[in-house]
Amino acid sequence: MSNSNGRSRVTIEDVARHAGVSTATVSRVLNKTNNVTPTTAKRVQQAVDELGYVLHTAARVLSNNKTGNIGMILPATSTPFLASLLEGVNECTIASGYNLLIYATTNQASIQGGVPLPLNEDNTDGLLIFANSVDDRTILHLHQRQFPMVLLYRTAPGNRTIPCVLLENKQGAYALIEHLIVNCGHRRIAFMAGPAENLDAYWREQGYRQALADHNIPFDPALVGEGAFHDWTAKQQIKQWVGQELEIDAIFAGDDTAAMAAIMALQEAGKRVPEDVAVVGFNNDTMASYINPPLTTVHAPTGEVARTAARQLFHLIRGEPTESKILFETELVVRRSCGCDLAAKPAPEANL
Amino acid sequence: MSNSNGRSRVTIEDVARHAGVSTATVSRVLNKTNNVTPTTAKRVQQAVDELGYVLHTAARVLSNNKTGNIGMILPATSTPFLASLLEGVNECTIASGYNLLIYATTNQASIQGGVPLPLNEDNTDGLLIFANSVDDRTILHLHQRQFPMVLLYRTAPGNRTIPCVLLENKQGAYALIEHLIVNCGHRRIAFMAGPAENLDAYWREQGYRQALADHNIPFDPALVGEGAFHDWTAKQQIKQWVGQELEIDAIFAGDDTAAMAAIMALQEAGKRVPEDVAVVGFNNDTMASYINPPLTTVHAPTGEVARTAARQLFHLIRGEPTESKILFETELVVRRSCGCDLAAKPAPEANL
DNA sequence: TTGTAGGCGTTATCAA
DNA sequence: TTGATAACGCCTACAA
Repeated sequence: MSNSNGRSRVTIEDVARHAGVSTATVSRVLNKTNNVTPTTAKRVQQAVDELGYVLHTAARVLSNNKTGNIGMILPATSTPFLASLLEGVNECTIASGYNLLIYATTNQASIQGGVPLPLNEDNTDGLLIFANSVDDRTILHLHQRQFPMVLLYRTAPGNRTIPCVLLENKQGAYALIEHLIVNCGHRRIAFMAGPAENLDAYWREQGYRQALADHNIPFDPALVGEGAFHDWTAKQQIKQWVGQELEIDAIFAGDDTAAMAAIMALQEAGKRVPEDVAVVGFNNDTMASYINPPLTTVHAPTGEVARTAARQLFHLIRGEPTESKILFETELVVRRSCGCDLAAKPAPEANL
Repeated sequence: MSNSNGRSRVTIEDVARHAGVSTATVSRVLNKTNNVTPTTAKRVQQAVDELGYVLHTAARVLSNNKTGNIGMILPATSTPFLASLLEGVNECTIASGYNLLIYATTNQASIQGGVPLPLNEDNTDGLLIFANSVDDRTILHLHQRQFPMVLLYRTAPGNRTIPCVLLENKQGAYALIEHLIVNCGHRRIAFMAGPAENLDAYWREQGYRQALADHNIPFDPALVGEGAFHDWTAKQQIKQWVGQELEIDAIFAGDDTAAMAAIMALQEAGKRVPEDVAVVGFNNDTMASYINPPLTTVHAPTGEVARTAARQLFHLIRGEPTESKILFETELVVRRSCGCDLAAKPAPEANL
């Protein structure tokens, strides 16, 4: 026990005593917040090292409300997509001299009856909130306390002005489906829906429906299944469709994770992709070009979304102005899984 | 502003006033720590809800040293392996009524000059430390303060008794290489080393060398490259080997992440796996059986490791006895990427 | 069963 | 440039 009071922790007071200065001075040295003679500073630093003093974060927060951390809340599923997202955020966080703390929820996280989110204003200076990983009430509560937050892939509840960064989903999905119809000649196109209440999922479905409608293909509820942006779920859905011997030309899996799982499940079931069934995804994850067949998908600038969101958060924390809504474009990426290179060239009469 | 003091936060004192009781009573209700009349309890709970009171975690920690969180520190690379690990930990954490906070380091994390790890005794009740994501000095410091910690895939520094959970790497790697030699007929077997100072990587290499030695295959330094348990690194290494036109029968990639990346890189370079080069991994990640060709590897019970480590940590936190070292067996899993089904049956003379 | 009051370790304000 | 001291919000003896 290297301190002098009865307790076990080395406090700022121990350091002060050891260095023959006041706690205020120690604090100033630690935080480089004020002018301190180099001599005293050195003495203090030495005392810190000798005693093995470590700042008590909670105490600082209590007096200060500064933690040097930002937090990110996301669902506890691990996909390449979320990995890219985290990578982007982490990169930006480090560059800003902050630390990134992550809390992965199984359901929607919320503040309840006085019990706070595990990541909150007491241990972070701001929060990045992914899609619907935190419920509206909690977001509202935090916002009302003016806690810095940036929303990813969702808009603010209750029409509040909380910065959010979003994807152009509908347009991307539309282009994708149109490609399937026009360039690949598919008509019976199935859709695997994303998680319920997921905004991206909703708009991708809208894009899908719109494209069908614009090309006079009737919407068939039997062709809508569940992918949930999740490999296991997607596989189950494929098994079900295969079991039903449903006639399907192509599958829009909702995202790349589901698409890759779908391809595997299809291949396991003895189907060829894209010869028997085409499969397309959304996101353009790193793996998308490596699998067999390479995946036709819609490019979403995930890393850019992440970095942008993080940057917005740091602006917010520093009290600088922010944009309340940032929308990222998406773009069709044609590879082999859609089967368009198998398709007959557009029939001549189409050009008449 | 819904409280009565000048500040912006609703405190326990506000709740107390609102409910017409003392702060102590409110605290007792919040923590279910003592007998409180149901009537008062109800009144307090109502006040909490009406005022939108949320516990100030930092304040509680300061007075209490209890957070309800555990932390996990790991490297900021996202692999299926780490994903499985996190999944196991998270599962166990939730079951125990705790929350899991994650800090992903880019290098080794450490306490320096009074600045604590972002995850520490002030915001967690215990820490799970992956391999060498935290430096020895810091671990020692925490341990000396008797902070609950469990080490994954590494042993305790300085011969301290910190619980750790480990893998039987050498034996697994040995079995794998022996299979390559004896059953697949490979002789020029390359090895992609894992991250420096990684214990798993070290022992896998020992298993590799031992197996070669026991089968009279001279160790060739030219056949040792870098995989780093990392896809990009593995791809680079493959490119280099392919460029050198090195003669290689088989590659032990160090882990499955590197093995899958290696297979992709090989295929991109026009090599057939396993016909031209066999590739094997280590871990038996979920994807291992899905890729093409299915991966021969060594099964490591990653989820079990994770759950065990988490359980140990909770024992530690509750002051219950723990085992200081838990070692998990590994087991060879033969699939197609090793090419043993292509190999001639063992030559008759081998059986003489 | 409930209330009072002291302490947890840090920072910030004010004075010196 | 430095020091004394009052917060910060909560918990827990101890007392009632």
